[in-house]
Amino acid sequence: MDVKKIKRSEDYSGWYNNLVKNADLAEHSDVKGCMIIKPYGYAIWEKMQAELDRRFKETGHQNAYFPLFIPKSFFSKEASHVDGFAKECAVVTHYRLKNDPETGQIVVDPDAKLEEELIVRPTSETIIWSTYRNWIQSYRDLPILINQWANVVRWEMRTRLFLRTTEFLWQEGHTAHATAEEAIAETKQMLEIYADFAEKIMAVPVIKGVKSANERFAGALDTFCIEGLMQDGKALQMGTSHFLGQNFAKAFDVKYVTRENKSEYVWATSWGVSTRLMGALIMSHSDDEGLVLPPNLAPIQVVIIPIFRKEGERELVMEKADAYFAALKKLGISVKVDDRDNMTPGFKYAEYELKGVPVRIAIGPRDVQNGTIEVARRDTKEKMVLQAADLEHKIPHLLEQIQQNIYQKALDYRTEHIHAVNTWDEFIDALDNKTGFVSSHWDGSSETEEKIKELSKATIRCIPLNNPQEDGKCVLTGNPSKERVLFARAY
RNA sequence: CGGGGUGUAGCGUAGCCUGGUAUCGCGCCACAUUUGGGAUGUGGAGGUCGUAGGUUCGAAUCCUGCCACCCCGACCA
Repeated sequence: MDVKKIKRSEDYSGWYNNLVKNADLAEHSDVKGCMIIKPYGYAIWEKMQAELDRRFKETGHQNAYFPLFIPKSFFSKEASHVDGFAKECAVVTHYRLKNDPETGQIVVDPDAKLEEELIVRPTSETIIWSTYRNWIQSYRDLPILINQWANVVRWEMRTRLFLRTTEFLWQEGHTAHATAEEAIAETKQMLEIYADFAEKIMAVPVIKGVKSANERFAGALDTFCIEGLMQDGKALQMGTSHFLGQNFAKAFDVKYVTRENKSEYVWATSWGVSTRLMGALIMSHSDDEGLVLPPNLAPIQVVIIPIFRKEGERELVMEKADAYFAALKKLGISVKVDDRDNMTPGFKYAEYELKGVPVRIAIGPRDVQNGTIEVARRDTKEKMVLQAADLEHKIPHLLEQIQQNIYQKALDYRTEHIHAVNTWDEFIDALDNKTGFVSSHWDGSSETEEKIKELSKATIRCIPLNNPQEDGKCVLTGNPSKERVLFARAY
């Protein structure tokens, strides 16, 4: 495998792109800005989906599916929503092609123009709230707790595999509630689920917070988010949960009758995470050897590599390999025996390191004789010789350790990269030289936030939840401030 | 969309300035020897040189348009 090697420390985005391709996660398609998620990458996404889906269902949500197309007029019903998305919508104007008799080419049939254009969904609030109108009459119909797994399209100017693609996969939850309190509780509950998933499953520490007005979702009263910190010191928004107030209920005239027989608008939330999480996963743990996957998401958790020279050895070794395979599989571990005989063990080691398989077990004739196995962990590259008899209790434990270790490593990195600053010089110095989050006072105005963005390219990632209150002065204007917020340069 | 760069076999590339039908490595196929950290030998297959035009006896090479990707901006829940 003669792949181009790009060092993480020298060219982070080159390294990232290279890794996505070399580890067989995804590739560019023939369509501008759109990617093909390859089987190995999709397997990781499926594991993410399964974990999230289980958590959604445990908290009472059901899956449903709404159309890909949204009538154009729906978008204009909620003013800030259309402002937020208008510039990046794909529009369907015709429904038929025909053969041009003059050129012999396939052309759009001008006679097949749609009365009303259809928008390819960039998000589904409008079509869903238009539907909820018919579903909700009484307080007895509430809450409605629905999630959909879908693809959406946002016509971004510049794309990057997984992080920002024109079409991407995601889930979007859309809930309807009788009271604001209940909707807010839902918004926060989903934020907690995202944070828990990111930390426990992805092993990516996140900061929970609320967005400033500038960064808020188009149509929301409050946007909560989880923010991760990537290895190059840039922040990545990994998930959002919005309290939509009654904006969409009013726009789509969704009312319910209370127990007291009064008519009220419904309260709404929406929340989502996307295939961008794949980007977060890659950029949180991986190194120059390739991907590093947390055991909880690795499609292959343990790979067994048999080593043999002669035919007689092959049988002996394979017999053990198969036995270990069966033993681990019985424990619910995802395990694979790589018995390809046209490549050397060294080649396979490198390949599974590239693919981020957490644990590698090698068995050769020597091991068979000694009753041992050679175990290598991907995260530390540490190798050890274990008694084969210990396999069944040591390997599950090792997988847990690896999961813990890569989380801790990412957490340590983040802790080292949150810099509290009090002056503008310190602010710029932290961004340029230390990288990561900058915790500083801000006077709370959108104008100041804009100005800071202009001067430093940093945006407010969030105002952390349970943020300690302290008096201070805005790092730019010197105006009084009650709390610090987190700034960073972000993806 | 602006500035810069790139596009040659599955991958990575040489050739381009100075036009004459494409180089090398990896991978692939066959056989043999191999296999405890990216094996070796021998033989073989694989190319509309991103794309569409133009100049020319002749274009990967020169000219023009277009497309895609990368980097920096602008843009971006």
